[in-house]
Amino acid sequence: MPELPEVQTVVNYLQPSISRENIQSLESPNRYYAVLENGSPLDYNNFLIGKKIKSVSRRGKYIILNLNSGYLLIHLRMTGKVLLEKPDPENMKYVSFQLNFSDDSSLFFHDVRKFGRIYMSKKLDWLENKLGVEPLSNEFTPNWLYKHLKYHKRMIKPLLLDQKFIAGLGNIYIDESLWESCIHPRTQSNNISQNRSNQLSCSIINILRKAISYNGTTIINYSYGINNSGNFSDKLHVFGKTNFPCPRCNTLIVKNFVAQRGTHFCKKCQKY
DNA sequence: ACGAATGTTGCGGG
DNA sequence: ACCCGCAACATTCG
Repeated sequence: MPELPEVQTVVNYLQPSISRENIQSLESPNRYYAVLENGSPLDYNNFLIGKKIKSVSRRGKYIILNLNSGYLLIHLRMTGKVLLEKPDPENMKYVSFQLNFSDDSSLFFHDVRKFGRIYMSKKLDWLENKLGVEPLSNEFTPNWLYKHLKYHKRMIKPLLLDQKFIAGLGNIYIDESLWESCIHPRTQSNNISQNRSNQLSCSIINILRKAISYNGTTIINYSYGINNSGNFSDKLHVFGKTNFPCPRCNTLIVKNFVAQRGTHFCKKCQKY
């Protein structure tokens, strides 16, 4: 269930290996056509056949296949995986989208829970309009964060989950960032001091960078390619550590629900 | 055995 | 503006 580092890991996996030949055909092996977010199978055919993938990139949690004309986007949501090798027969029932290239290679979109979606579009303006700042871009500075925390009056965790605020953060990396910067997940954003805000921006950047360098976090079912797992799970301090001692003060980590999401934190380090 | 939880997002309602 | 509850879906866990 991928966040920015996991999506970046998938992009890094696809970029050197995905076919640059013509798209010859597409299909939905399990006939789950709802995977096509904005058009009918015929629309996707008309848009894709004969086009080539030039490069692969990322914006927020979206994978962007840059075509010679237009874009094909993939959002993995909870359990989506992009594979360049054909899955086992028993796994084909989870493949809701398949692209076939003229060099006989294919791309498979495997998605157990079927929340993932494929988008086609000529331009990316709609994406820019729905996503906020990239946390690993030059635009995301300590001053940017402090200014925008002041501008909103929301609990910090739901604010950070909002993709229109910062694009790419999810439950794991938010819990980790708030722990590292000693901020309680329910703190009102406009009440966070400049000092804490600076620490938070620093934590977000460092944690995301480090997680990418470890190929992301594999807890239950995230992997990239057929079966490569990320190794950042060993580096987690609070996520999934309920009743384990806080690495900073030894107080037991608690799990509460904030914004309907399981939220892990240290009651002593992260004062409300 | 069955209800609850799972790393995501979008909607409607107050 | 912001928060909440719930929906999409399948599998695993207690």
